[in-house]
Amino acid sequence: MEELIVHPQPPYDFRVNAEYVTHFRGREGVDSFDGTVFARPVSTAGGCTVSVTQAPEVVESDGHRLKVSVKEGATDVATLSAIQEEIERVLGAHGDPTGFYDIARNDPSLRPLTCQYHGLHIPLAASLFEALAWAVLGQQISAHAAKALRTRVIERYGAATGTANPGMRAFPGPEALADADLAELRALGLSKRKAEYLTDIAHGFASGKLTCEHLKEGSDEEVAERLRGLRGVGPWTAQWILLRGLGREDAFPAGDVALQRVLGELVRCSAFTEKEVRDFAESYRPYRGYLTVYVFAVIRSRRAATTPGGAQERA
DNA sequence: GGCCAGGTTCGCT
DNA sequence: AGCGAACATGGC
Repeated sequence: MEELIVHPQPPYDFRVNAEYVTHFRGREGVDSFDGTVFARPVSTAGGCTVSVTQAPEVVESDGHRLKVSVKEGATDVATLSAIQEEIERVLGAHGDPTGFYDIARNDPSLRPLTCQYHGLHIPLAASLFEALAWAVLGQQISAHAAKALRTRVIERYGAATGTANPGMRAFPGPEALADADLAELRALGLSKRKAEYLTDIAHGFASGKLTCEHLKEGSDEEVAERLRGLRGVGPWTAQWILLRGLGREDAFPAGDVALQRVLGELVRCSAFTEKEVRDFAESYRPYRGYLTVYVFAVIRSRRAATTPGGAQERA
Protein backbone atom coordinates (compact mmCIF):
# COMPACT_ATOMS: atom_id res chain seq x y z
CA MET A 1 0.00 0.00 0.00
CA GLU A 2 1.37 3.35 -1.07
CA GLU A 3 0.86 6.61 0.73
CA LEU A 4 0.73 10.15 -0.58
CA ILE A 5 0.48 13.52 1.12
CA VAL A 6 -1.65 16.41 -0.07
CA HIS A 7 -1.08 19.94 1.21
CA PRO A 8 -4.27 21.93 0.76
CA GLN A 9 -3.97 25.68 0.63
CA PRO A 10 -5.15 27.09 3.99
CA PRO A 11 -7.66 28.06 5.19
CA TYR A 12 -8.87 24.54 4.46
CA ASP A 13 -11.24 22.25 6.33
CA PHE A 14 -11.08 18.61 5.26
CA ARG A 15 -14.38 17.69 6.79
CA VAL A 16 -16.44 20.43 5.18
CA ASN A 17 -14.94 19.82 1.74
CA ALA A 18 -15.51 16.07 2.02
CA GLU A 19 -19.08 16.69 3.17
CA TYR A 20 -19.71 19.09 0.31
CA VAL A 21 -18.44 16.52 -2.20
CA THR A 22 -20.70 13.84 -0.75
CA HIS A 23 -23.64 16.29 -0.49
CA PHE A 24 -23.67 16.08 3.32
CA ARG A 25 -25.14 12.59 2.99
CA GLY A 26 -22.06 10.48 3.46
CA ARG A 27 -22.26 9.31 -0.13
CA GLU A 28 -22.70 10.86 -3.56
CA GLY A 29 -21.84 9.29 -6.86
CA VAL A 30 -18.69 7.27 -6.37
CA ASP A 31 -17.50 9.18 -3.29
CA SER A 32 -18.15 8.42 0.34
CA PHE A 33 -17.28 10.07 3.64
CA ASP A 34 -18.02 8.67 7.08
CA GLY A 35 -16.92 11.70 9.05
CA THR A 36 -13.29 10.61 9.13
CA VAL A 37 -12.38 8.73 5.96
CA PHE A 38 -13.08 9.96 2.45
CA ALA A 39 -13.03 7.07 -0.04
CA ARG A 40 -13.04 7.18 -3.82
CA PRO A 41 -12.51 4.61 -6.56
CA VAL A 42 -10.14 5.83 -9.26
CA SER A 43 -9.66 4.31 -12.67
CA THR A 44 -6.03 5.27 -13.17
CA ALA A 45 -3.99 2.45 -14.68
CA GLY A 46 -6.28 -0.47 -14.02
CA GLY A 47 -8.05 1.09 -11.11
CA CYS A 48 -7.91 1.07 -7.35
CA THR A 49 -9.62 2.58 -4.35
CA VAL A 50 -8.00 5.37 -2.40
CA SER A 51 -8.90 6.58 1.06
CA VAL A 52 -8.11 9.99 2.47
CA THR A 53 -7.82 11.05 6.10
CA GLN A 54 -6.51 14.13 7.81
CA ALA A 55 -3.04 13.85 9.30
CA PRO A 56 -3.38 14.55 13.01
CA GLU A 57 -0.55 17.02 13.33
CA VAL A 58 -0.75 20.57 12.04
CA VAL A 59 2.31 21.83 10.25
CA GLU A 60 3.18 25.25 11.61
CA SER A 61 1.38 27.98 9.64
CA ASP A 62 0.74 25.53 6.84
CA GLY A 63 -2.53 24.05 8.02
CA HIS A 64 -3.51 20.39 7.89
CA ARG A 65 -2.17 17.76 5.58
CA LEU A 66 -4.20 14.98 4.00
CA LYS A 67 -2.99 11.42 4.00
CA VAL A 68 -3.91 9.52 0.83
CA SER A 69 -3.73 5.72 0.98
CA VAL A 70 -3.73 3.78 -2.28
CA LYS A 71 -5.14 0.35 -1.62
CA GLU A 72 -3.98 -1.69 -4.60
CA GLY A 73 -3.06 -1.52 -8.24
CA ALA A 74 -0.12 -0.06 -10.08
CA THR A 75 2.07 2.10 -7.93
CA ASP A 76 4.54 3.53 -10.40
CA VAL A 77 5.45 7.18 -10.06
CA ALA A 78 3.26 8.40 -12.92
CA THR A 79 0.18 6.61 -11.59
CA LEU A 80 0.69 7.88 -8.07
CA SER A 81 1.10 11.41 -9.30
CA ALA A 82 -2.10 11.13 -11.35
CA ILE A 83 -3.92 9.85 -8.27
CA GLN A 84 -2.55 12.69 -6.18
CA GLU A 85 -3.70 15.21 -8.77
CA GLU A 86 -7.19 13.70 -8.89
CA ILE A 87 -7.55 13.82 -5.12
CA GLU A 88 -6.32 17.41 -5.05
CA ARG A 89 -8.98 18.30 -7.59
CA VAL A 90 -11.84 16.37 -6.04
CA LEU A 91 -11.22 17.66 -2.52
CA GLY A 92 -10.47 21.22 -3.62
CA ALA A 93 -6.90 21.43 -2.39
CA HIS A 94 -6.15 24.45 -4.55
CA GLY A 95 -7.59 27.91 -4.23
CA ASP A 96 -8.12 30.25 -1.33
CA PRO A 97 -11.51 31.57 -0.18
CA THR A 98 -10.01 34.48 1.79
CA GLY A 99 -10.92 37.09 -0.83
CA PHE A 100 -14.51 35.89 -0.74
CA TYR A 101 -14.56 36.11 3.06
CA ASP A 102 -13.33 39.70 2.92
CA ILE A 103 -16.39 40.67 0.89
CA ALA A 104 -18.93 38.44 2.62
CA ARG A 105 -17.89 39.68 6.07
CA ASN A 106 -19.55 43.00 5.24
CA ASP A 107 -22.69 41.31 3.96
CA PRO A 108 -24.99 40.40 6.86
CA SER A 109 -27.01 37.96 4.79
CA LEU A 110 -24.04 35.85 3.77
CA ARG A 111 -21.59 36.34 6.61
CA PRO A 112 -22.93 33.28 8.49
CA LEU A 113 -21.88 31.07 5.58
CA THR A 114 -18.25 32.06 5.95
CA CYS A 115 -18.34 30.63 9.47
CA GLN A 116 -20.57 27.66 8.84
CA TYR A 117 -18.52 26.42 5.89
CA HIS A 118 -15.22 27.99 6.80
CA GLY A 119 -12.38 26.36 4.90
CA LEU A 120 -14.58 25.17 2.02
CA HIS A 121 -12.80 25.55 -1.32
CA ILE A 122 -13.99 24.67 -4.84
CA PRO A 123 -14.09 20.87 -5.18
CA LEU A 124 -13.59 19.87 -8.81
CA ALA A 125 -14.62 17.01 -11.04
CA ALA A 126 -11.86 14.46 -11.61
CA SER A 127 -11.28 15.78 -15.12
CA LEU A 128 -12.59 18.34 -17.55
CA PHE A 129 -14.33 15.58 -19.50
CA GLU A 130 -16.03 14.32 -16.39
CA ALA A 131 -17.19 17.83 -15.53
CA LEU A 132 -18.69 18.18 -19.00
CA ALA A 133 -20.37 14.79 -19.01
CA TRP A 134 -21.66 15.35 -15.49
CA ALA A 135 -23.13 18.73 -16.41
CA VAL A 136 -24.76 17.51 -19.61
CA LEU A 137 -26.40 14.67 -17.71
CA GLY A 138 -27.66 17.12 -15.10
CA GLN A 139 -29.01 19.85 -17.36
CA GLN A 140 -32.52 21.06 -16.64
CA ILE A 141 -33.73 18.02 -14.73
CA SER A 142 -33.85 17.90 -10.94
CA ALA A 143 -30.78 16.96 -8.94
CA HIS A 144 -32.50 13.75 -7.96
CA ALA A 145 -33.33 12.74 -11.52
CA ALA A 146 -29.80 13.66 -12.60
CA LYS A 147 -28.35 11.46 -9.91
CA ALA A 148 -30.39 8.51 -11.20
CA LEU A 149 -29.08 9.06 -14.72
CA ARG A 150 -25.47 9.37 -13.59
CA THR A 151 -25.73 6.23 -11.50
CA ARG A 152 -27.05 4.24 -14.43
CA VAL A 153 -24.36 5.58 -16.74
CA ILE A 154 -21.66 4.66 -14.24
CA GLU A 155 -23.11 1.19 -13.73
CA ARG A 156 -23.32 0.55 -17.44
CA TYR A 157 -20.12 2.18 -18.73
CA GLY A 158 -18.04 2.88 -15.62
CA ALA A 159 -14.40 1.91 -15.39
CA ALA A 160 -13.45 -1.02 -13.18
CA THR A 161 -11.45 -0.09 -10.13
CA GLY A 162 -9.58 -3.20 -9.12
CA THR A 163 -10.27 -6.59 -7.65
CA ALA A 164 -10.74 -5.46 -4.06
CA ASN A 165 -14.07 -3.87 -4.93
CA PRO A 166 -15.34 -5.71 -8.00
CA GLY A 167 -18.67 -3.87 -8.08
CA MET A 168 -17.17 -0.43 -7.56
CA ARG A 169 -16.81 1.67 -10.67
CA ALA A 170 -15.39 5.08 -11.46
CA PHE A 171 -17.02 7.51 -13.86
CA PRO A 172 -16.41 6.26 -17.42
CA GLY A 173 -13.66 7.83 -19.48
CA PRO A 174 -14.29 9.33 -22.92
CA GLU A 175 -13.30 6.10 -24.69
CA ALA A 176 -16.03 4.15 -22.95
CA LEU A 177 -18.72 6.63 -23.97
CA ALA A 178 -17.47 7.64 -27.41
CA ASP A 179 -18.99 4.66 -29.16
CA ALA A 180 -21.87 4.09 -26.79
CA ASP A 181 -25.06 3.04 -28.54
CA LEU A 182 -27.58 5.88 -28.65
CA ALA A 183 -30.51 3.54 -28.16
CA GLU A 184 -28.83 2.07 -25.12
CA LEU A 185 -28.25 5.52 -23.62
CA ARG A 186 -31.89 6.37 -24.24
CA ALA A 187 -32.85 3.18 -22.44
CA LEU A 188 -30.93 4.52 -19.44
CA GLY A 189 -33.26 7.53 -19.46
CA LEU A 190 -31.30 10.12 -21.44
CA SER A 191 -33.15 12.16 -24.02
CA LYS A 192 -32.07 11.70 -27.60
CA ARG A 193 -30.28 15.04 -27.48
CA LYS A 194 -28.50 14.37 -24.21
CA ALA A 195 -27.29 11.06 -25.61
CA GLU A 196 -25.93 12.84 -28.68
CA TYR A 197 -24.23 15.58 -26.68
CA LEU A 198 -22.60 13.01 -24.44
CA THR A 199 -21.24 10.80 -27.21
CA ASP A 200 -20.16 13.82 -29.27
CA ILE A 201 -18.14 15.24 -26.41
CA ALA A 202 -16.76 11.82 -25.48
CA HIS A 203 -15.74 11.27 -29.07
CA GLY A 204 -14.00 14.63 -29.16
CA PHE A 205 -11.88 13.76 -26.14
CA ALA A 206 -11.26 10.17 -27.17
CA SER A 207 -10.04 11.23 -30.61
CA GLY A 208 -7.85 13.99 -29.25
CA LYS A 209 -9.82 16.64 -31.09
CA LEU A 210 -10.76 18.12 -27.75
CA THR A 211 -8.13 18.45 -25.05
CA CYS A 212 -8.14 20.03 -21.65
CA GLU A 213 -4.95 21.89 -22.52
CA HIS A 214 -6.59 23.60 -25.47
CA LEU A 215 -9.97 24.23 -23.85
CA LYS A 216 -8.67 25.75 -20.65
CA GLU A 217 -6.52 28.42 -22.27
CA GLY A 218 -7.45 32.09 -21.89
CA SER A 219 -9.77 34.33 -19.87
CA ASP A 220 -13.04 33.14 -18.36
CA GLU A 221 -14.92 34.70 -21.26
CA GLU A 222 -12.69 33.10 -23.86
CA VAL A 223 -12.97 29.68 -22.29
CA ALA A 224 -16.73 30.02 -21.87
CA GLU A 225 -17.11 30.97 -25.52
CA ARG A 226 -15.00 28.01 -26.61
CA LEU A 227 -17.03 25.66 -24.43
CA ARG A 228 -20.29 27.00 -25.82
CA GLY A 229 -19.06 25.93 -29.21
CA LEU A 230 -19.70 22.35 -28.14
CA ARG A 231 -23.15 21.06 -28.85
CA GLY A 232 -25.00 20.69 -25.58
CA VAL A 233 -23.03 23.39 -23.78
CA GLY A 234 -24.97 26.61 -23.20
CA PRO A 235 -24.32 29.48 -20.80
CA TRP A 236 -25.16 27.51 -17.67
CA THR A 237 -22.98 24.53 -18.51
CA ALA A 238 -20.08 26.72 -19.64
CA GLN A 239 -19.99 28.51 -16.27
CA TRP A 240 -20.44 25.25 -14.43
CA ILE A 241 -17.43 23.80 -16.27
CA LEU A 242 -15.40 26.91 -15.56
CA LEU A 243 -16.14 26.32 -11.90
CA ARG A 244 -16.16 22.54 -11.47
CA GLY A 245 -13.83 21.62 -14.28
CA LEU A 246 -11.26 24.40 -14.12
CA GLY A 247 -11.67 25.90 -10.66
CA ARG A 248 -12.08 29.44 -11.99
CA GLU A 249 -12.83 31.54 -8.89
CA ASP A 250 -15.15 33.99 -10.62
CA ALA A 251 -17.31 31.52 -12.55
CA PHE A 252 -21.00 32.20 -12.00
CA PRO A 253 -23.89 30.12 -13.43
CA ALA A 254 -26.51 32.88 -13.15
CA GLY A 255 -29.05 30.81 -15.06
CA ASP A 256 -29.16 28.18 -12.34
CA VAL A 257 -32.64 28.22 -10.82
CA ALA A 258 -31.48 26.73 -7.53
CA LEU A 259 -28.83 29.42 -7.20
CA GLN A 260 -31.42 32.11 -7.97
CA ARG A 261 -33.89 30.71 -5.50
CA VAL A 262 -31.60 30.09 -2.53
CA LEU A 263 -29.37 33.14 -2.87
CA GLY A 264 -32.51 35.29 -3.15
CA GLU A 265 -33.94 33.67 -0.06
CA LEU A 266 -30.75 34.29 1.90
CA VAL A 267 -30.57 37.92 0.86
CA ARG A 268 -34.21 39.05 0.84
CA CYS A 269 -36.38 36.02 1.60
CA SER A 270 -37.60 35.49 -1.95
CA ALA A 271 -36.12 34.04 -5.14
CA PHE A 272 -33.99 36.19 -7.43
CA THR A 273 -34.53 36.37 -11.16
CA GLU A 274 -31.52 35.77 -13.37
CA LYS A 275 -30.91 39.50 -13.76
CA GLU A 276 -31.27 40.09 -10.04
CA VAL A 277 -28.86 37.33 -9.12
CA ARG A 278 -26.40 38.73 -11.65
CA ASP A 279 -26.68 42.23 -10.25
CA PHE A 280 -26.32 41.03 -6.69
CA ALA A 281 -23.22 39.01 -7.54
CA GLU A 282 -21.42 41.98 -9.08
CA SER A 283 -20.04 43.00 -5.70
CA TYR A 284 -18.53 39.53 -5.29
CA ARG A 285 -16.21 39.81 -8.27
CA PRO A 286 -13.72 38.30 -8.74
CA TYR A 287 -14.87 35.61 -6.29
CA ARG A 288 -18.31 34.71 -7.58
CA GLY A 289 -17.18 31.08 -7.89
CA TYR A 290 -16.89 30.86 -4.11
CA LEU A 291 -20.22 32.60 -3.77
CA THR A 292 -21.69 29.86 -5.95
CA VAL A 293 -20.06 27.02 -4.04
CA TYR A 294 -21.12 28.39 -0.66
CA VAL A 295 -24.72 28.78 -1.81
CA PHE A 296 -24.63 25.22 -3.08
CA ALA A 297 -23.32 24.11 0.28
CA VAL A 298 -26.53 25.55 1.75
CA ILE A 299 -28.61 23.79 -0.89
CA ARG A 300 -26.91 20.46 -0.34
CA SER A 301 -27.04 20.51 3.42
CA ARG A 302 -30.72 21.48 3.35
CA ARG A 303 -31.47 18.65 0.99
CA ALA A 304 -29.56 16.23 3.19
CA ALA A 305 -31.51 17.39 6.23
CA THR A 306 -34.95 17.20 4.64
CA THR A 307 -34.68 14.11 2.47
CA PRO A 308 -35.62 10.74 3.98
CA GLY A 309 -32.44 8.82 4.61
CA GLY A 310 -30.48 11.91 3.75
CA ALA A 311 -29.23 12.72 7.21
CA GLN A 312 -25.60 11.89 7.55
CA GLU A 313 -24.66 9.05 9.81
CA ARG A 314 -22.09 9.72 12.45
CA ALA A 315 -20.32 7.27 14.65
C1' DG B 1 -51.92 14.13 -13.69
C1' DG B 2 -49.62 18.53 -13.97
C1' DC B 3 -45.82 21.16 -12.89
C1' DC B 4 -41.26 22.17 -11.62
C1' DA B 5 -36.32 20.66 -11.51
C1' DG B 6 -28.93 22.64 -10.70
C1' DG B 7 -30.99 24.17 -19.68
C1' DT B 8 -30.15 23.77 -24.61
C1' DT B 9 -31.21 23.50 -29.25
C1' DC B 10 -34.01 24.45 -33.12
C1' DG B 11 -37.39 26.78 -35.73
C1' DC B 12 -40.14 30.97 -36.24
C1' DT B 13 -40.98 35.94 -36.26
C1' DA C 1 -32.22 39.03 -31.19
C1' DG C 2 -35.96 37.33 -29.13
C1' DC C 3 -39.59 33.79 -28.13
C1' DG C 4 -41.80 29.14 -27.78
C1' DA C 5 -41.60 24.21 -28.09
C1' DA C 6 -39.69 19.83 -27.34
C1' DC C 7 -37.02 16.95 -24.57
C1' DA C 8 -37.00 12.68 -20.44
C1' DT C 9 -36.84 11.75 -15.57
C1' DG C 10 -38.27 11.99 -10.54
C1' DG C 11 -40.78 14.09 -6.66
C1' DC C 12 -44.46 16.57 -4.76
